[in-house]
This record gives sequence, C-alpha cells and structure tokens, in this order.
Amino acid sequence: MVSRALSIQTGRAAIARHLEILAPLNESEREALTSLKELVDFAAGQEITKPGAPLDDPMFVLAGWICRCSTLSDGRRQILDFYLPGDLVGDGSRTGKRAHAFCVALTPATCVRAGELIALTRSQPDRFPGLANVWGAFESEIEKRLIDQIVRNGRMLAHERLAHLIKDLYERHRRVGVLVSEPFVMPLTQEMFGDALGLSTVHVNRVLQQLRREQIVRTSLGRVEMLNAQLLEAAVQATR
Amino acid sequence: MVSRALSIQTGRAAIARHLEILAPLNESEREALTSLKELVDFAAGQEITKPGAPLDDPMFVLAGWICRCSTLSDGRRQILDFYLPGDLVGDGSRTGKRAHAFCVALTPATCVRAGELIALTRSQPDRFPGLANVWGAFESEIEKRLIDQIVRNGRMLAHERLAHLIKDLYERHRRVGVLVSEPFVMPLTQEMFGDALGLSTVHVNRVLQQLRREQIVRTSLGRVEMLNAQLLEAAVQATR
DNA sequence: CGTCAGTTTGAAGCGAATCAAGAACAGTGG
DNA sequence: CCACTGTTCTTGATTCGCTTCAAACTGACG
Repeated sequence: MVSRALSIQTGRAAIARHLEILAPLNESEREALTSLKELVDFAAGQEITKPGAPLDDPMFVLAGWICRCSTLSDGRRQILDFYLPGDLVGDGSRTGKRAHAFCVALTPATCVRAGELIALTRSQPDRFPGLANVWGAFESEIEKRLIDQIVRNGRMLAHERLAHLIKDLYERHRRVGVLVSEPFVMPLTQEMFGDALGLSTVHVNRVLQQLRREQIVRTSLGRVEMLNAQLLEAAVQATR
Repeated sequence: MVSRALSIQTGRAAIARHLEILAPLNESEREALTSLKELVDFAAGQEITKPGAPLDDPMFVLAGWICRCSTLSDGRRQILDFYLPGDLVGDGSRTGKRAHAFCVALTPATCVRAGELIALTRSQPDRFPGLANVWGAFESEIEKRLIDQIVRNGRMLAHERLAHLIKDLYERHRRVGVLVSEPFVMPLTQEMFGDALGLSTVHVNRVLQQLRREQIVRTSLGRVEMLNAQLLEAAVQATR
C-alpha cells in the first residue's frame, strides 16, 4: 500500500502533466494550479453522480479509479469509461449540462475540486491562454474514449477487447507519469472487466487465463497486473 | 420521391424546432437563422470528414442521412452515430477539436453551413442568449447518443438492439417534426444496421423477419419501415 | 437483358452465456 | 488464533446467440 500523502502528490503531478500534454502552460497558470486544494474522498463503490444531476462540481482525480456506468432495469450494467489520476470528472459547468450516467468510485478515491479554477481561467483567457482552452480538450478526450469503447465492444472479439482496454489504461497511466514501468496494476475485479467489455465474468476469467499463459498478465484477487507491454502491444496490433 | 426544394424546406423547419427544443429563441435569433444559406450537397457514400481533420466547418443537416463511423484495419466497420435532418454535424470549432472518426453520407444529403452563425452568436451572447448556449447542448446530445450506443451494443440482445435503435431514430425524427406519423422509413440497408449494432448482416436479416412477423416493421430493398410505434415501444420496454 | 447491390435461406460451427458447484482468499468477531 | 462470512475466482458441462460460408433469389438500373 502506498501512503495517502504520496499518492496525492503523484496525483498532483499527474494533473499537471495531463494539462501540459493538452496545452503548454505559462508560469501564472502553473501557479494557478496550486489553488487546487479542496480534497474530496470517496469510498469504494460510492456514487459520485447520478444521471440527470447538474454537472456543476467538476473535480480532478488525484488517486483511485472511478468509472461512469449505466444500468438497465433488469440489472445489466455497462461501464462506459474509466477516470484515472489526472483525469477531469463531472465537467459540464459552462453549458449547464446534466449527467447522462452514474459516476462511481471503483476503489477508494481522492479528488480535488476544480470548479473555481475552471471558472477563473475561462473568465480570463488572456492571463490563462493554455488553461482556458484545455477544458474543451478534456471533453474531446472523453468523446474519443467513448468512441473507442463502441468500436471495442461492437466489433472486437473477447481477447481483443481485453488487450485493447488494458493497453489503453496502461498508456493513459504512463503518459501522465503515474506509472514508470511494469508491472501495471489494475484494481479491477473480473466482473468490472466484464461490465466494461460487455462480457460475462466467467468469460473474462477464461480470456485472462489465456493472457496469463502468454505471460502478458498476472492476476490476483481483485486486481490484474500487466507484465509486458511489448507482448500486449502485439496482441493489440491484430486489431489496429 | 420528395422534391429537393420541399425536403430542404422541412429540413429548415427541423433545424428551427431542434433549436427551440434546446433553448427558447427570441425574434432576433429566429431572424439570424435565415442567414443559413450556403448549401452543401453530398452524394450517397461520400466522405464528409476524416479522422484527424479539424472540425472547422460545422453544418446542419437539411435532408438525407449521415453517419459517423470507425473502421479496423481488417475492414470491420462500426457505425457510431446517425445524423438526421435538424442535427448539427462536425462542430468543434470553438475548441479547435479534431474529428475522431469518419463522417459519411449514407444517402444523398444536403447540409447548410453553420460556422458563421455559431461564431456570431457566441461572440454576442447578449443578443443571442438562446443560440449562444445551444451549441453545447448539441454536444451533450451527441454524448448521450454515444452512451446509448455503448449500452445497446454492450448489454442488449440482437432484437433489443434493433428495437432500441429504431425507436431512437423514430423519436428523433418526430420531435423535430420531420415525421408526422407512421410508417417511418429508414433508408438503411441491413448491412448498415449490422455495422451500427455490431451484428452480421445475416443476423440482422433474421431479426428483421421476426419484427416483420410481429407487424412492427416492413422491409424493402435498401429500406426498413417502422409501422407501429406502440408495438415497437412494447418491444423496447423490456430493456428499459 | 445482363449486372450488381441487396436480401434471403440453410447448414455448420464457434464464441460466449449460463448454470452450478467448489476453491481461494481477506476481513470479521469471538 | 481460529471459525465464520462474503466476495472473488475457478472449473466443467451445457446451451444458445450469433457468425460464417455458400448459394440462390430479388429488384433496380443502365
């Protein structure tokens, strides 16, 4: 277990890197980031947003995994997207949008409120040229991931879906610097993988066994570890 | 066949109704809509946008059906979303977004450029209070449909997917006034349905036969007609 | 009248769901 | 420290939804 203080520190770094990837920041913008102070904690399984709720309290994820999901009346559940450290969750403040789905913490998670920073930088685009434009880029990223999810679940086989999703999660961690090297630990049960990929838990189990035999992953209770990015890449290539 | 002039006229009405649904418009805003003049025609199958292209030329659909789709390297295709008369396609101008997928005309289609209207109303939110905020609402609608698509293809059976999609398309036509009553004609081949729903053409055919036996649809070459909204509703209920 | 895209049909097979039962494990309280 | 509990994982047998393949059929169109 990593200490909470440490994981929050790497979370802050993840936010900064994520922002810098989307737009170069100047000094006053980097300074503005230090105004992100108001932490919010969520327990594993806790609901963060309901469908229909106003999206007026955007937050950055500092630590932990969060997902967006929908459910059908008979209980079938579909995970739509994952939010990782450095990601922005629940944004839509500008346009008065409302949530289209649930937002749930998959693990214990810590976030930091970003509403004020967003409002401030939007109102002064001259002082914050990078940050003022970055919020739209987050929305664009989210749309990209929804599209990936549609293609994955609509046109890929089970093992392709798993490899593709794991690779996506891995890359997202890497580029914001949360992860330095393998193994890459995903705190997801096989049921969560199934709900994300439109597969039954049992079948996820069987596909993971296959990936395990290929030395691509290792599994233990409530987690899957990706061991070898190159082998994973090869497994994904087939679908690109 | 409907005359082009007539279908463009109903297309203009569809745009107006769609906008009014999203935000009430004042007189100067209704007048601003008359500035939508520059028509663009697309042939069936014609590509409108490529992935990576800047989204700097947003257009309203006046007539015809357009879709967004992705393809894998081995040719598997996934339709992500449909754009119908009254819908806004290719928007992202504000944030300099780039397209994440192809945009293709499924039928001969006519659009009208909206870039200037969007820029104008954004720059003068006091004069155009409704329109200035409406563009974000379009993005929100698109996100909603992407989410529906994920849930449909991830967690529904073939006949549920078809019923759910048809109902969605029907409702969207109805609420913008393009459609007054049944039958509701969809100019889609069974292959297109398959590409949208993550099913093989053969299986789409079989499910359509079932819906035909239930008097819900009628089919002919290159089109599917929805005959009875109540029966369709009942078929969808199971999944809500 | 031939062509071609789209639809329809049947047979065979595969991928994944389902059902059911057991094993491994973490957390809990005695 | 250990029995108890509940969650997660694992396994085998069976079923089913859907795909694939191949071939024939239909209707629009030049």
